Amino acid sequence: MNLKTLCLGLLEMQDATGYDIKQMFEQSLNHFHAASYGSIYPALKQLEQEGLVTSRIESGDKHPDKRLFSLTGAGLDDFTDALVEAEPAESIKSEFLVQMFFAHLLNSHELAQKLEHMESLYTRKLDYLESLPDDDFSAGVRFTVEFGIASIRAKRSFIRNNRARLLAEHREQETGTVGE
Amino acid sequence: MNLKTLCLGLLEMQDATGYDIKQMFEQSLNHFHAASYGSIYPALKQLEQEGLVTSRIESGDKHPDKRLFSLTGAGLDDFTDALVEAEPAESIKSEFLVQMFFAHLLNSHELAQKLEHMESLYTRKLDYLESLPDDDFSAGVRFTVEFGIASIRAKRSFIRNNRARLLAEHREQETGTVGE
DNA sequence: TCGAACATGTAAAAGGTTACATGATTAC
DNA sequence: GTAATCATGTAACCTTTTACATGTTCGA
Repeated sequence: MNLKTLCLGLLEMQDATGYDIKQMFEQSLNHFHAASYGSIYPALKQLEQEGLVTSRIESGDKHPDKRLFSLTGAGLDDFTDALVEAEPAESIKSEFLVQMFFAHLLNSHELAQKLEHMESLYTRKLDYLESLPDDDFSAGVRFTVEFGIASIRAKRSFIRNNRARLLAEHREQETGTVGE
Repeated sequence: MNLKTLCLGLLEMQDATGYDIKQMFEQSLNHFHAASYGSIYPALKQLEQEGLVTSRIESGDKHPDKRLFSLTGAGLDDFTDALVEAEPAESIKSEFLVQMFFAHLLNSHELAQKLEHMESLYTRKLDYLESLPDDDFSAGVRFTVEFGIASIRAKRSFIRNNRARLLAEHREQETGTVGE
């Protein structure tokens, strides 16, 4: 599912600006999808040309003008189709696991650092997800938040429980041919 | 980290053809990175032009000719640098969680189907990871395999433990405005 | 006064997927 | 005989990122 389609979905929840949509990607969607301004604004523009969304300018007194987008009926149909049609999947790109996979090319210090970095990254994400209020959300959104919490917790726990062992095994395998 | 860089790493482990590299992506790397032939072959070609890998043709009696790639010294340096320099991160694109996020646009049957589909997808991935032998791997590779097992198990458990609740809440919120 | 937040957008480049094209061998 | 596996590659397209460009307001 591409960004254009995703934008339709977000606009089904409420009218929004490109900026708002970026916020949503950094907040509730953060643990399972990303998007940058450079893709969001062009996406909205195209969607409007296709008649799947409409926009109007809203002038705040103090703030810059906003272009507020709304979903059209055709847009909702399009999104619903895409949602039903897509087969559930998940793709992961993990720089962290690449680094672990090739741990033998890192020295002990670097390896320890990567592990710590990732643990604290997970902690930050968890803190955010756990701070979200349970109430204002639909059942589906709550599911995604709790799914995120469960999966990130599991990953952080794995790091905590296996770091010492990995580091010990790594030191054993350090032959002096690599690193300092 | 892009595909070209990743190929260098895989060639550090052993000489390989484009086909072999594709296999690795479908096997041990499957749970944290993907790549298609259409990106692998051009990547290897470019790496050879840059002097980071070399290749030789190997003629099997029965099988088609293979182009076996080897890592050069410069290639190893390049990869090691990239590995150390990159900051550990992880990005996820989950069609499944998008579907859950917008569960209110699905009917109960579709929702149940998506959940079941994802559960069985996780089961397949787990079966594969759990079938891998523990021994032949370096500490780092073992870490990534076990990390994958732990995180997929957590996600599958979450689905199993929360499916009934989600479905119940979903039925309650079904107002008749959407779906059948 | 200085940085963060609000707000929109473009252009070039990077990176990758999909589909196509080809063909032998092996296992069922 | 037919599907799967082995094996390599190209071309067109799609999508997204990065970097740039601009300007206001608010809080510390």
